Amino acid sequence: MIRIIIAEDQSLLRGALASLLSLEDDIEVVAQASDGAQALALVEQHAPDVLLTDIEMPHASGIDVARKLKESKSPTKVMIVTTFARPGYLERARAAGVLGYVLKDAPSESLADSLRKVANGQLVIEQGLAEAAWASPDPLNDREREILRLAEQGQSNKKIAQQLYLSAGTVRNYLAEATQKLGASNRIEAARIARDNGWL
Amino acid sequence: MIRIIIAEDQSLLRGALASLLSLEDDIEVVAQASDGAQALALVEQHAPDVLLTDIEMPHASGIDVARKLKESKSPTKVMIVTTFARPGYLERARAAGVLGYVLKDAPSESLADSLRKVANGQLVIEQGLAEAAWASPDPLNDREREILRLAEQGQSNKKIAQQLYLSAGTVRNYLAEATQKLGASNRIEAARIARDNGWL
DNA sequence: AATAGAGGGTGACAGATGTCACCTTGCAAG
DNA sequence: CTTGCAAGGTGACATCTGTCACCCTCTATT
Repeated sequence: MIRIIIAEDQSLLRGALASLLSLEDDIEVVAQASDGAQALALVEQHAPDVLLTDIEMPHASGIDVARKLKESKSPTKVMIVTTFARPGYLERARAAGVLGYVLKDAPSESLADSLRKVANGQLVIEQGLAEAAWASPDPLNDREREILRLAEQGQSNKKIAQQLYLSAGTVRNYLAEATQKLGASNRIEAARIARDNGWL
Repeated sequence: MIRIIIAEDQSLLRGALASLLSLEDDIEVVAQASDGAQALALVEQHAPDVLLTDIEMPHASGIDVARKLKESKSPTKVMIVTTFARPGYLERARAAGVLGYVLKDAPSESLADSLRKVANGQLVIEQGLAEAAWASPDPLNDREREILRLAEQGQSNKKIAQQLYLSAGTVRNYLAEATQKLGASNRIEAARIARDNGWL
């Protein structure tokens, strides 16, 4: 019997997955979490075989949860289910010791199989996603990422500078470097590129 | 027996919903579509009682499908299931004759009930969403919307002008009006506001 | 002690963007 | 017919962004 916990912030999908997987004879859904923090707590409490988790959730992302479980040497295996085939996500997931990475685009029939493989210690990466891992790595440093994130919201150099206790000129310089590194022609395009690659 | 078709581009959710709803004694999932065009074709072919559809899908949005069904006086009722509680969406859904509008945040247990009500001709709007309908209406005209959409991608005035066969100055003027109408302080913020409200 | 980097900063300049007032043309309603 | 409005445009000006060269300070390295 494979004991699992499902972490996913959209109740509808979470509930539907739970009932879908409960139909399998060898799978038991022991708990459900709607955010990262809750997922971590429930895993520690129930010590399931597998944690099936989304990436983008409140409080802590699925990758954060995986990293913490790895640090605490938890035996629970982690399988990510996400909408986004972003290289940066996959890369970070691998680093966090995640065993499975499947997309919400995948057929629902294959989910249980993937889950069994992960429970068995096998690595399961969505087809066509493996190459994504070879994609160029995140060229941004922390400052650039942080500033780009604020610029993305439409904040001016001055406002960003105030928030980070920097001068407007420095903000300008960081943004210039970021746009150049990303091959963009302005901050908006830079933000889009970074986000599409999972670097933001 | 309530015969339904499910349209949703994420296979995983689509499959999970199908199996969740198939568990109900009085509901039968007669077909599934992964995009708007397919949904329309399947509805015409099977004439189900209810079409359960996402909004954001390839080819045609769930709202587009609803509008076309209304135009062709199809007896099939439409129920939207979406991630976004955007006033613009809800407004357009109502105009397209949609009977149900629920969020993917809703508990999965309530889905079947909502579906039965819609099949019965009742209006079902997610709680807390009804007020959203009273929110300010889309202040943008077609030109502004179109230009804002391009500006959102990071395109310069000049490039936008070329694409639309306008002068750069005119583009500037439209963007200025849009940002003012939306109470934003620049095009990026304007785009964000418009998108959050479902106006883009 | 010398050097190189990283992080932060400045100043100058070109080009893009935002703000405003005003012009032209075409069409539609009185 | 003329009034009025909508769509598109121009020009002027201020501010913001993007690009670049260069400076300062601290820290780690040799």
